[in-house]
Amino acid sequence: MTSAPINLKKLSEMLGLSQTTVSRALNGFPEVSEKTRVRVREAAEALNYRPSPSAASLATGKTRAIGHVIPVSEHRMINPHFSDFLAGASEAYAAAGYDMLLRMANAGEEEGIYRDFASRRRVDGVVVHGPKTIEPRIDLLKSIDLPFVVHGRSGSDTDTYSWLDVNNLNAFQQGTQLLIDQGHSQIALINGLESMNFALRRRAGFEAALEANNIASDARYICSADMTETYGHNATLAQLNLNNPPTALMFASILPAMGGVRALNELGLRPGKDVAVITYDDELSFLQSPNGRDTPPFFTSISSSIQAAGKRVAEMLIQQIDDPKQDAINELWEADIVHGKTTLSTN
Amino acid sequence: MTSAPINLKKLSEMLGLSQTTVSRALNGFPEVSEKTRVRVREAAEALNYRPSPSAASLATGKTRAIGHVIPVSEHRMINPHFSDFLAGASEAYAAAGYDMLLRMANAGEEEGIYRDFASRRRVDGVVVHGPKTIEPRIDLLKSIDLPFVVHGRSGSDTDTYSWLDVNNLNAFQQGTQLLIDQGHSQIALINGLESMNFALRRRAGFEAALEANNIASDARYICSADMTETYGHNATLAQLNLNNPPTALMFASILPAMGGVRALNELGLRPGKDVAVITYDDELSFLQSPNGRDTPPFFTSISSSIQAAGKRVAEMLIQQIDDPKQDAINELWEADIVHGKTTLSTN
DNA sequence: ACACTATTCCAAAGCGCTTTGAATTACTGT
DNA sequence: ACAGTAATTCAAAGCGCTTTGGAATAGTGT
Repeated sequence: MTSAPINLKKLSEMLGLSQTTVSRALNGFPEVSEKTRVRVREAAEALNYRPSPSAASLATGKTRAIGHVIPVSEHRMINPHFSDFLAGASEAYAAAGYDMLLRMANAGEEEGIYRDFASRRRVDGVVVHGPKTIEPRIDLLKSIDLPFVVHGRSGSDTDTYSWLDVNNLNAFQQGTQLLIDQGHSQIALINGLESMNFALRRRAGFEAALEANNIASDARYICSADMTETYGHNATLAQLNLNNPPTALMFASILPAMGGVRALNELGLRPGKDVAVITYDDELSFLQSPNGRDTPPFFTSISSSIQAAGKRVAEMLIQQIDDPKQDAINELWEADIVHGKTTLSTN
Repeated sequence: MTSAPINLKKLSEMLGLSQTTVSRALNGFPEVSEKTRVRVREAAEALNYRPSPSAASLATGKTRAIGHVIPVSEHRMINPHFSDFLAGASEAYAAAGYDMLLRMANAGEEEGIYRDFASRRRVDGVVVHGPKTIEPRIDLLKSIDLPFVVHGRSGSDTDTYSWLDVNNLNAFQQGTQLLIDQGHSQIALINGLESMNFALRRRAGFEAALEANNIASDARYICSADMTETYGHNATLAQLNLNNPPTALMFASILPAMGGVRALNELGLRPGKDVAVITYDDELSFLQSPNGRDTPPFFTSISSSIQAAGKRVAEMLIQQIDDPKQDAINELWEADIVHGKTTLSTN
C-alpha cells in the first residue's frame, strides 16, 4: 500500500489540535499533557506520519547529517579501512537519528568540500580522516566553525580539538620489543605514508624500541608508501634482497602484510619460521572468516578495531553537536598484541 | 575569513532585483537577460552566496541526494568492494551536484530504510546493492515509487527495472574454458554466496563450460560462502585435501583468491605451476600497486572495474530521476580476461 | 467564592528557497 | 507615432516544519 504523504497540518487537523501541540508532543517537549502526547503519537504512528527533514532543517538550522570526506589517493585508490570505519559510525548515527553524507575527494582537496558543507549548511559536523602531521583542515574547520572530530591526530595543538587515536607509538614500540625479545636485531619497518601522522608515530615507536635496546637504526630497513598489498609484496622482496637482510618484518597494515607473506612464499621463506612478521591490524571485517577468526590467528599483530573507533568517533561528534561549548574530548586507545603464527609462539 | 551567511533575499536586495529574477538567473532559466544573469552570477560569486539545500528541497520536493543502503552481513562484515563502487558513484554525483547518503543495514533489513527514505523524502533515488535471485526490495521500490537502479540483477522480470550487471555467466564460462583448454578437467569453483544472483550466474557459466566439454560436474568441487580471504584459505585447504583433488581453482573474488594462494603456499604448492588459479577481479583499487599494476599481473583473472560500474550506475539513476518516464536501462558489461602468472602463459 | 499560579494549548511569524500569474519595459512593423 | 508582440522583471503564495508570545483552561490555597 502506497501511504499517502501526510504532513503536520493534516495530522493536527485530524486530531483537532494545533500544529504547535502536535509538533511538541512528537518532539518530547514538556508542555504537553501525557494524555494528548499518547494520543498524538498513536495517530502519527497509525497514519505513518514522518516529518520532512528538509522542512525541519529549514526551521531549525540543523540538518541531522554528518559529513565524511574520504580522501582518494593517487590512482583513485580508496582505502578499504574506511568501509569498516563507516560501518561503525553508521551504527552510532542510526541510534541517534543522524544521516551520513559521503563525499570523496582527491587527497589534499578536502577543504573545498568542507567549505561547501559549511556555507550551504549541508551537515551539522564532519569527521576528519587521515590527519597529516601538519593538518590545514583542522584550522579551516575551526575557522568556519563546523564541529568536527578527528580520527587520529595531527602533530601539534592536539588539545585544542576532539580526536580519537590509537596509541601508535606505544603499539609499535611494544611490537618491536616483542621481536627483539625473540632475538631479532635486524627488523624492517614497512610503514605507511609518513606524511600521515599515524605513520610517523609508529616509526617513532619502532625507533624508540630499537634505541632502548641499543640497536642502531638502519635506514635501509625502513620504507614508506600507501598501504597496498602490492606495496607490501614489493617492499618485502626488496628488503630480503638486501645483503644482510632483516630477519623480522613489521607491517603498518594487514594489506601490505598479506603482500609480504606472498613475497615470502615466493622466495621459499616461511613466515614465523624463517622470517618473523608482525603487522598492525585494524581488524578489518572482510579479512575475518565467516565463522569467527582463525584460531590461532595467522598473523601476530598489534590490533585495534577500526569499526569500534568509527562508532566512538561518531558518538563524540554527536555529543559535541548537541553541546557545542563542551570541552574537546581526546581518547587514546591502546592496541592489543595478538599472538599468531608469524612469530615464535610464546609459552 | 568567516563569510557571513548570505541568503537570496539579501543578495537580491543588494542587486536591486527581485528574488525571482536572481533565482532564475542562477538556475539558468531563459527568461532573464544575459546581462543581468552575468551581473547576478558575479555578485553571487563575490559574496559567496550558496543556496540552502533544505530550502530548495522544501520548495521543489527534490533533495538532490541519492541513498545507498549497504548490507552488512553476519559478523558485521562489510564488503570492501563497496568502497570502490562508491568512489565511482561519487564521481558521477559530484559532477551532477548530488550528494550521497549512506546507511548500513543488516542484510535483509534494507527494506525499512527504503521505506524511511521514501516516506520522509530523504533522497531522490537509491541504488540497490547485492540483489538476490528473488529480490523483494525491487518490488518494494516499485510500489513506493522510489527511483532506483540495481547493481546486478535479480532472477526474473529483469526488463522491468534499470540495472547494470557484468555478464557473469559468460565471464565464468570463458574462464572455465581457459582452464579446460590448458588441460584441466578437475576444476573447483570457490563461489560467493549463492543466495546472491551473481553467484548463481557464475556457477551456471562454470557448469555450462564443463558441460560443453563433456566434463561431469562434481559437487565436491563447488563451495559457496561470503567472499572473505579466510574463506578462500579454508576452502582451498579443503579442496586440496580431497582425494583426487582439483588441479585448478576458480575464485569468485580476489579476496578469497588471495586466501587461496596463501593456502597453496602453506601446502608447498606453486600457483600457476602445481595448481592453476583464476579469479574474478573487481579491480579493487587497494590491491593495485602505487605505481600501476604488476606487469604481468599476478593473478590470471576475469576482470571488470567495479569503480566504473559505480559511476555508470549513478549516472543511470540521475538520468532516471531527471526523466522518470523514460524506459528502464539495462547494461550488460563483458568482463576481460587478463593473463597473469597463476595459469600457464599462453603464447 | 476569589485571586493567583500552573498547566495546556494555540495563532502566527518565520526559515530560504521556487514558481505562478501579472506587470512592466523594450522592440517590431506600419 | 502607435498598436502589438516579445523580452524582462516582479509581488506574493507556498513548501512543512519550529517556536515565540499569548490566551485559555485547570488547579491551588484562603
